[in-house]
Amino acid sequence: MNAVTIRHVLNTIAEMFPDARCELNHRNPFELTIAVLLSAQCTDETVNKVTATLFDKYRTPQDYLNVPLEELENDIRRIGLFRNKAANIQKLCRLVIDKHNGEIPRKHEELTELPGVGRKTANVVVSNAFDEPAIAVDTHVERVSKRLGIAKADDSVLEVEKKLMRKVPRDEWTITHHRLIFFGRYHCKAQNPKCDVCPILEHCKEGKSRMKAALKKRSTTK
DNA sequence: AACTCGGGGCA
DNA sequence: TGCCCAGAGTT
Repeated sequence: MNAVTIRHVLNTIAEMFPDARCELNHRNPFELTIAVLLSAQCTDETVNKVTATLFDKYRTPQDYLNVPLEELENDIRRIGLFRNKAANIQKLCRLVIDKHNGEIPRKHEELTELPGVGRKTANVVVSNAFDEPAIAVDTHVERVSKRLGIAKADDSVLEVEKKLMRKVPRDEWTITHHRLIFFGRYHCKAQNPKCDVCPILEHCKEGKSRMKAALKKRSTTK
């Protein structure tokens, strides 16, 4: 896909989701980091239900260390992978207090040293809390990029990120990340993507083949 | 590269 | 019921 086509595709997606943004509830970098860590493999909606009360009880890194692990587990029990996440949160808080003076670090390398914080989480934190341009590649961004042909099907997550960064102006990385996520979550879904009403179908290799397959199936079953 | 963690959402 | 999901860590 050439540069002009990518520009057109991204502009169209931008028109489809003009309000795309981070949907996690948070008031500061620390709360955002906790929220993103909790969001692995579950929706932001679920995370927000939990953090709505969680962030009243736990306001500082020390607050998370002042309770037994079992209590923290119980407080986030409605979220998947809660045992891993609870343990990671306490280790993370210990590290933030001991090595970073109680503040979430701003540097990407320091963020990924925190337990439970990988490349994707770190990118979300630097872009949403510290205004540093980043494209966090989650399942939505990866799937959409590969379907559209911006990345290849067998590209690693890191390769997808590199290609997006190369093909999108730096000052649009963060907003593009959010737009691709909305596009993937509400339109170009993993199951039953809305190819039949997709405004960029003509630029989508997988979408066109999907439509062709659907058409063939309809004619044979008739 | 494959596996595990895991409750919630959705068909 | 069964399947997948705004991932990260380990093997």
